[in-house]
Amino acid sequence: MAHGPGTGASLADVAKLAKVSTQTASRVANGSDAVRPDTRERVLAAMAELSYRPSFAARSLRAGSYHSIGLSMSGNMEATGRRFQVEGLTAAATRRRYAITLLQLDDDEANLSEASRRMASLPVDGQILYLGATPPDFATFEPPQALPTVIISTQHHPYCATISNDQTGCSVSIVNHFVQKGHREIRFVGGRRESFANVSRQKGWEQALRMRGLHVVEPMHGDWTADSGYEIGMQLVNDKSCTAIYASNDAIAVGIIYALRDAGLRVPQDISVIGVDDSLVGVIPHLELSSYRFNDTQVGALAFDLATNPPEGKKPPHILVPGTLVERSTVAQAPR
Amino acid sequence: MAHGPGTGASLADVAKLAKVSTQTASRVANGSDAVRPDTRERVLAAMAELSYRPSFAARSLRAGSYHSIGLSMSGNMEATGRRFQVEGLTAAATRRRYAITLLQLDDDEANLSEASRRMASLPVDGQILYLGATPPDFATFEPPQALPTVIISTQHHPYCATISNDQTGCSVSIVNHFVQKGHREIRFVGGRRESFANVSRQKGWEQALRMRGLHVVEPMHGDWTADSGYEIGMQLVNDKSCTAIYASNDAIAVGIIYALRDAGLRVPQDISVIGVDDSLVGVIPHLELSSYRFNDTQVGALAFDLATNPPEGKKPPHILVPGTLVERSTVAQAPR
DNA sequence: CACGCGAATGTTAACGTTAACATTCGCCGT
DNA sequence: ACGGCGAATGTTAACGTTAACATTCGCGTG
Repeated sequence: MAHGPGTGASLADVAKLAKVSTQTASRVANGSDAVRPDTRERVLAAMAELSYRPSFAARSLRAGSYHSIGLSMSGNMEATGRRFQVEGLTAAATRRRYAITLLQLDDDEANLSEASRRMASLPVDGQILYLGATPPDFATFEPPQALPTVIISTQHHPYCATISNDQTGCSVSIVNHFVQKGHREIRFVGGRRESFANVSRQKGWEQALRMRGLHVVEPMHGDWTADSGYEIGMQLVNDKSCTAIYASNDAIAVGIIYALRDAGLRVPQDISVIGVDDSLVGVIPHLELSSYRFNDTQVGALAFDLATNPPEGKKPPHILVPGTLVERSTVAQAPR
Repeated sequence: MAHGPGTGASLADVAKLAKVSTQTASRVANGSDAVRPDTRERVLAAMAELSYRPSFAARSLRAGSYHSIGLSMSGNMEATGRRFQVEGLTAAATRRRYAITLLQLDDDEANLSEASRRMASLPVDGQILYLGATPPDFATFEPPQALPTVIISTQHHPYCATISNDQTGCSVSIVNHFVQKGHREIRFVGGRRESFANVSRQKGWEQALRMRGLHVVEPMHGDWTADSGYEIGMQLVNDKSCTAIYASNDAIAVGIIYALRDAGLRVPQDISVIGVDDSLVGVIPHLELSSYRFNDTQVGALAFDLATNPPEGKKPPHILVPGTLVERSTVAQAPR
């Protein structure tokens, strides 16, 4: 069935049926109290009769705003944390009765300019760009001045507000935690080398160690899976001085722990291990993995705020949202 | 800064600056080829100068359609499979250059009528309702006739298209698989009793067993976690006749497997185990869990199709999307 | 009973765009 | 030079809503 113009009843139709002016019908539609109860009834009846649906287009044409924020994404929502950020965003939007307009970009058109161009013709009052890694035009992109724009990115941008999880803070917290427990030989086990998250975690780890004058050992890298962690764990068994391992995600941490235990070492008594993402709660029997949990919900919520209330200043803000270290049972005092 | 009416340049402004009519400006904006190249240049320059942004409101007011589908959700996107369904939906939308308008409902207003009422005043040509479990007004809900509506639900609805994963099919596939491998004593281990997914999986399992005249043993229930699975696994050790276990999710399956192994049984040689959701790939070292994987992406994509091309017939369709059984290494031929 | 006054309702215009139709322009052939 | 013709551009009206202003209604008062 058609949904073009002329389909569906307009306020004028309702008004005619109820024998009032369109303005009165409009007042009823908007819950104004300046309408006599019997008139209101007549109008409501007419609306029901015609199954009237207000025209968003006409309303926002008059109002000049949409009460909606755009979100451009590329890649999959599966990526760790992503769904929570989306959730934080929609939750914040809900609170303020905003809708979210979601635009998915194919990977081959996943750049900021294209996303922005597409979003500009949609009913949004602001936009959030959340593309994979670092889009090719990150440096050259200029946000449209008619549309407040926020990029979810760890890097900061000359003209555009940016926000993301604090990857460096993650490394710093973890190293601090280990140090507080008396550890001095703290290894890092990365995920895929090319991954941005991985790179910044490794950098943060190295910095934190150097700042304390601790020994930096060239890290090993897995592919984010538990099996790759297991292999690496088997090699770490020979690294006698190591007492603490910082794994770049939880699966690798789990793999390492299983390997160490299979080799006769005790976790955490002999070696402490910590993961990142806190993604495996309830999934591994009898294993309570200490992990660093990002505050993805907060990232989403703040992105929403930035998009709806763009800060006035000259320099665009660059916000890093800290997470929390969740202490469970895989970190202990360093052995003597 | 304001974004009300009067903010931002309109086609009229562009036209004035470029010394053409608004119609010509409109033609340029829409890429019509009936414009002389030099004129086009002038107009484009004016657009850039004024950082013109087309008014979605005005366009769709004329066009009478929005090229967008609404999605109402309540609860969290974290729930297994949900994000994939959303992803399938947005992917399908992308292919057809549709946007998705996302509306999150607070849990206390999560009913179909409220969702539909809110969505009706947003810029959408159709809506998909994806609320938790079974909303209170499921039976009484009448979809607005001005807005094609699809409900993601395992139950079917008298006036409204519905679609969901085929929970029964999941049980049937799993039982079939076990039977083919020669198993006859097939236990079911559920998650939380009240969960709808759990109930329908259990029902399907029982039906499938009865149809074959197989022995039905009252199932045990965990709370979806691996630890609860472990406990149950320890009890199942004493169930000498049992050779196959159908766990209602992967975490429980993993817990069971660990318990059985700790008790000296071999999986799959002595007992076969299968999970549901296929959610733990790469997460458990040296464990390749056979599992049933729902086709969530397809559910999302079909929901989109139903919303954009509502079928004409009298009876609304009720679509169950089958998944696939992923054979890995936790199911073997039944022991003699 | 006319007057006044606030409450209820009506009228007009405008938001920005584009389809449909109307006009003008530039150029070719004779 | 002139008619003719297609290409380029312009004019008008309409999409549905609501703010602002205008009018009418009903009722109590002097």
